[in-house]
Amino acid sequence: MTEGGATGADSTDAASTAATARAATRQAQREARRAELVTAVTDLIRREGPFVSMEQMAAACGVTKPILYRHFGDREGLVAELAHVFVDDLLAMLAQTITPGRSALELLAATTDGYLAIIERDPDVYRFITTNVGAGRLDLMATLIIEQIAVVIERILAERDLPTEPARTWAAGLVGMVHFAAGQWIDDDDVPRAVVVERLTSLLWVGFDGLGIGDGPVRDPSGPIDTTAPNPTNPTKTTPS
Amino acid sequence: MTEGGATGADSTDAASTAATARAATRQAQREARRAELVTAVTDLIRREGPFVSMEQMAAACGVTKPILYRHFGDREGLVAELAHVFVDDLLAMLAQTITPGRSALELLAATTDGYLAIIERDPDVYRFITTNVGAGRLDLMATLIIEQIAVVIERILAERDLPTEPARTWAAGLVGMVHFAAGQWIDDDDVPRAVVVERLTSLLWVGFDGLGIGDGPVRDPSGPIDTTAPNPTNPTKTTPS
DNA sequence: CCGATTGCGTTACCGGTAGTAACTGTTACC
DNA sequence: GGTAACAGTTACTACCGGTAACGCAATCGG
Repeated sequence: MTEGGATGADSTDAASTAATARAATRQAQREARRAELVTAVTDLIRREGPFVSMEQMAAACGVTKPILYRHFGDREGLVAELAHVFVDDLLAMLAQTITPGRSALELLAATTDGYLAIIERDPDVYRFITTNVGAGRLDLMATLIIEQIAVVIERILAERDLPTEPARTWAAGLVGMVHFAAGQWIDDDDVPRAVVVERLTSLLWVGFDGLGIGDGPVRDPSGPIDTTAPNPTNPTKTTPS
Repeated sequence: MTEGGATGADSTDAASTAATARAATRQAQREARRAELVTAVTDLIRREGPFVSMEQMAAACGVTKPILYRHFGDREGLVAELAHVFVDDLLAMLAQTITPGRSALELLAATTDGYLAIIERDPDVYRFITTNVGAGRLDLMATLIIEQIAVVIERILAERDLPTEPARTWAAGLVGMVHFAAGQWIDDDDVPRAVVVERLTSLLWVGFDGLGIGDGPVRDPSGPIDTTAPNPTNPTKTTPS
């Protein structure tokens, strides 16, 4: 690809460098356009909720569908892009909240709070990302965040000469815990965010035992556990009261 | 059964009782058919995976779509039915595993293990239930299980004269934790189930502090946190290595 | 013993959605 | 000035969830 075969000797070189510069410009423009599309889609979701079709998104971008498909491949690619933006936001927020040298407890609390804060600020975008899940068991965003947290946990464990194998399990569990607690919180609970953060961090930090829910026999677990309703064929509302 | 004579004043009564008996029989048959359909769909999902269309399911039942819709209303109704079956299985397993008078820790461990055991046995059905989520933030199965667990936690808290408000948050967090840890486990991890159970229960029981991951400054959290790849447009596999 | 009702089952369709093929203008390079 | 590359469009396919309308048997009422 380096040969030119034109008239001058250095013309080929000059041409190729110019070409690569052009290519770089192209790529930059392309990425800028991508970012535009992403923000347009994000705004749409903010306005219209998490259940939007590709056509709606394209219209919100002022273009038609094939453009989106050229940029993102398929719907999952677009979701992945939004997931990355979301994770970047979270990390940026954490980076300016957490200063080096904080304790592990502060780290835990700040991370939980940041996670919940972003969900609270952009619940529909969050929902869009988490409900449009592809082939994996976990959505991409969860996977990304788990990865980050696993690294942190692993480092902490290593520093204390503890086995590091549980790190990934714990990271996944942590994210799932916050995720589900957030879902329950946004749907039902009317408590300020800080309360949820406090509940989760205290549970994670000192555990059930440390919270005073330690040992001692439980009355009869099979008693109040009763399958709720046997066959609610048409539960119009998913509120089992 | 008061037997009906031939022609008399009580013939209407006899007729009505006979009618109600007929109705009961009808309903029983209907429910039996429902159960058949549910098991047929379950088997299909076991064979073909969690991404099956209504038409596939109907075919697997030996009928066509409108039958399914008559029985379950819509897709969500079918999912709800499978969710109930799943929860029933879990509760049945727990009922014979947990005997009254066990400690809270044993309760926690047994519940976690039962949850993971069912997922391990029927991962595709589990996935079908959890990915076909309706309008709510959390899928129906999670909501059902959270409800159960919240009751148990609430009772334990009340017994120990502790405030009961955090019960629902903790229940949701617990379920999310197990759910996500299970997802990560099935996808990536190759450890036996008991190991995962042990990791989760120990974390939940004594917390990070009790595990020795207590206080002490963390080196520099902003260091290894780095957004992973900036723009992996087409990540074929979700394995960020 | 005959007619009406009821319920299971079917075919054939609708609206909508993800994704694609093929064409068109415009712009920037040689 | 010709041409290659790129943004953008129209028009389409295939499929899926869901429904309307009809056929067929059994069962109930007299």
